[in-house]
Amino acid sequence: MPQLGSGGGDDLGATDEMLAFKDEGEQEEKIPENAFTELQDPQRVYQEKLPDHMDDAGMKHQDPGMYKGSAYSGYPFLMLSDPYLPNGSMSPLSNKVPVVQPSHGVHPLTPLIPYSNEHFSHGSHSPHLPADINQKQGVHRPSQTSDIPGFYPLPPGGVGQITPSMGWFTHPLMLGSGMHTTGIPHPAIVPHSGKQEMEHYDRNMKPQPEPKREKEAKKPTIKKPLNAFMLYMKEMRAKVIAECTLKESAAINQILGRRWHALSREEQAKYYELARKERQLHMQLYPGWSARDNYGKKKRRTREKQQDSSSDPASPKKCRARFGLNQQTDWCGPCSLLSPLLFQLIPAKAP
DNA sequence: CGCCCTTTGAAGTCG
DNA sequence: CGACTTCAAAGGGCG
Repeated sequence: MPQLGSGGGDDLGATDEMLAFKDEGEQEEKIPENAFTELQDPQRVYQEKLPDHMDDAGMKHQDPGMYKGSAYSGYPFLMLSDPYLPNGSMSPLSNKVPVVQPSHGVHPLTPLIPYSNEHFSHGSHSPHLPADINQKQGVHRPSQTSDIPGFYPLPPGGVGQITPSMGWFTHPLMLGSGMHTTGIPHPAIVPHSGKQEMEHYDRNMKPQPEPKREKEAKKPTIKKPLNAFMLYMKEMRAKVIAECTLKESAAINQILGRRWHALSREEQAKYYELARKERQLHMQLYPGWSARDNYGKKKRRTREKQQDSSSDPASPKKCRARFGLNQQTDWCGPCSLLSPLLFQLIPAKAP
């Protein structure tokens, strides 16, 4: 469920205000002028959001009739067909991308596909949804659609029992190194150490030292399903790059973050819904998988950072605590503006 | 070569 | 249960 309960939903406004404030203060300078001009109007942001939208997007709420005949109805079929097939949306374009994913706009697990206007717009045009995306990705969309709820209610037994039409799915434990049982690399499965291991699948199929290859084959990494914002980023990144002539992802992501907030609730809801389906499919594909499985990669590094900041009396964390500010949403002026020494001179908020 | 940066959201962990 | 942490993507930058 999108985090509108704690920081979203009705709270979103407050959070967003803080973000907007933060944006104006801390982040603008990093974004090139041409990229930022379009984002100058914080007032226009956040106004359209409705407090109830999150229920629609969340996992808890699933109204069987909700998307009937709507934009989303074809999704499961999409998931089951082309994305993993040679003629499907698996992009041959990206040799560089470590994950076996198309590099532009489409998350193979998702066939973002559904991002076609037809799927999303209720007939209206959405500027964020390139009309040619399906064609570009070679995504096949069936003429007949089925509703999600009929497809997704998870059978207790897991993947093997999903439905006859999902029969080609197999338990993830049977999958080796990103290979689906069909022999097709699966986007969510990545050789453990990422980029380099994808060499196993390159066109030359360079032989790897046997022990290493064997070892890694036993430890494929199943990636987290993408959340709504990640899906949005994937789709819009290329557009932003084209518009802003930017390439640096950090700057682009800042822009995308602002644009995300500028989206109407309806537009965001599309991505929340897709993300929800993404998670559901992921759950079906990898019943036993947990995000915890991928924990630890950056853990040590982050902890070291924290230790550094914990020794810093003016760390944002401590600062917020000291002044009774919310750790997640409140911008911390004192620690941002003052030196550690000066910071210490400020009396803490009375308990 | 590999980590950092930067964004939001989901999910995990911890007190 | 709330607060906090980690990881998803991306690719230029940088040590």
